[in-house]
Amino acid sequence: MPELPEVETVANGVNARVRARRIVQVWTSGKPQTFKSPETEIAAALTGAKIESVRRVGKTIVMTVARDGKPTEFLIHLGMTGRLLVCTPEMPAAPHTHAVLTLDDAREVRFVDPRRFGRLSIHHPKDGGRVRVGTPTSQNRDVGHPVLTDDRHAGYAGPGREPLTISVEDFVALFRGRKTPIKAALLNQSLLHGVGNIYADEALFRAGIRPARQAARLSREELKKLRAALIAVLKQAIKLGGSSVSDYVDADGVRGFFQLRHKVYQRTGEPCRDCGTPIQRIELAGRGTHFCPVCQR
DNA sequence: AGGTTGACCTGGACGC
DNA sequence: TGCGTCCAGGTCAACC
Repeated sequence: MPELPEVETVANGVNARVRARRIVQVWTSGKPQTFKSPETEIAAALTGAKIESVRRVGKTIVMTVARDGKPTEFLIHLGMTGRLLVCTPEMPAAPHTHAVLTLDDAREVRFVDPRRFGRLSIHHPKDGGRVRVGTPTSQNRDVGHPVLTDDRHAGYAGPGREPLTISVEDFVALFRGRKTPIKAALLNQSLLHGVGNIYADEALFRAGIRPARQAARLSREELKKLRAALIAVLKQAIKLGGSSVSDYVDADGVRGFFQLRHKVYQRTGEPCRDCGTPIQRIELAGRGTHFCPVCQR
């Protein structure tokens, strides 16, 4: 299931393969649930447009296209089982293909999503400079697109903050007065972008914090540790191409490797890699939640 | 308003 | 073998 590292991997992979290409044809499946914008609007906005960049904002893939100098954003949310693949035309179409963008070199960008939790939509960026564009850093220089320094201004992104760039002060402030379990707060996209079930469990293990603890009752030191653990686990996962636990694959259909480093996620009953105690599973915020009863307090 | 729960989906795993 | 049941979870709407 795609979370921040998986979406980042897919977005960077697609960006490297299709940037500066022109879209010559758009096909959509007609499955209404998949399309948040009308399919006719998506086809009209993309046909004939040039792909400027593909990047990640939260768990959303943002493809910026331009026609007649006017930018439009194609938003792709992978949901649970969505894939965005760059294919040659002779590759057979996978079942549950919902959109195909044919490029000017005959290659195709295909959106495949068996469970149909994914969503496609068109966003027209507001003019007036509400989106602040930052300078490339060592981390994103290779990506080849401008960097949003504050994604809260991106319009579609919602109020949540980017976990990779949030300061200690802001991170601590997010959970002030929150009576909900810390795990539920980590999953709340209006607080933090991009954290899903896998990386919430893994970050809490690495920080030594029980998922059921009330967010507001965590000390400043614990939250500081949690922020560092979250950033570390997300960065390591990005490096390894994400976690392939469901049917997640990158832009070339290649699986990630971070699932081999999972310490608690879907390891119920298996020994903790640090202390040997069997990993426990409970349900929290309607999600399977995995933790070590000894290492996490 | 913050917090919680269920619906949306389908493939795969499991039990009988 | 085959059928039925359950489970996975990102997000949103509805409810408390």
